[in-house]
Amino acid sequence: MRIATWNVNSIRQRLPHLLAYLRSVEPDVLCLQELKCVDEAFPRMEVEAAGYRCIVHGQKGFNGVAILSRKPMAATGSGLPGDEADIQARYAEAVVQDDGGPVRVASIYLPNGNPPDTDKYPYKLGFMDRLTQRAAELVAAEEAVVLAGDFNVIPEPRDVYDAAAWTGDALFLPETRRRFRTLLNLGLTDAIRATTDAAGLYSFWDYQAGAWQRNKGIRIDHLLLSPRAADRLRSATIDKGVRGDDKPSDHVPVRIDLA
DNA sequence: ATGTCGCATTCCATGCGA
Repeated sequence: MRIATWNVNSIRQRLPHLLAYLRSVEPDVLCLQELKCVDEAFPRMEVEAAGYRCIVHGQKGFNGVAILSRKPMAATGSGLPGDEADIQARYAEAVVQDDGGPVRVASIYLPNGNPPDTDKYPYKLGFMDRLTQRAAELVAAEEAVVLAGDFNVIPEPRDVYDAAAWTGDALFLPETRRRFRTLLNLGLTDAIRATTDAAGLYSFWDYQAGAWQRNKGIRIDHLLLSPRAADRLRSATIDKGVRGDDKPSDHVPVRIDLA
């Protein structure tokens, strides 16, 4: 079973890229972030014509997440529990049926949090606390769970081209990374880190200042696996090449194969 | 290089978010 995640930075701008990815990589499940459109504007017909069911949690202008699946899928909730006042569309969850057993998949667009001296940063930390609470429930249920998405977290110095340049950024602050470790300490496995210790594996390159050409990237898109899912992990891959396409997203897909 | 995108609106120019 192949599960991928991709922050597309506007689904309407990236529809040709998305359809090409579905054709060439053939993921069973694809989690999308930053749709930047309302539900009604999501290109559902085109995606269904490619063979995928869609769960869409959109929002006008910003945010927005979706889960696409070519296997049977049941929605289990949109919006991250724990804060009734949070109206930002950053979380969708579903259970996908697979021959290897059902897998619960979440598509996550974790808040950026910059600048850290504004209320954006405590919102990010609160979101991470709520995500940890939700993940704890799912791990306790001993399900196969894959938390996939743009976490806006650089876990370690080896995940950034120049750690010093990111000191003080909300993606790399100690409090951010501490909470990410708390999440992992529930027993979750970072799929890429289960397969390689290599430095310099990135999933995002800024549009500005020739970041792609200079390989000034960061690794912030992750797939975190519960023990039941980690036991089925066969490989993890970053589809770096699409960053070189015409009119690309600033993020590339990351994917895993599960038995 | 403060270097790019994509969205929205007071709409063809600017502010915001990233």
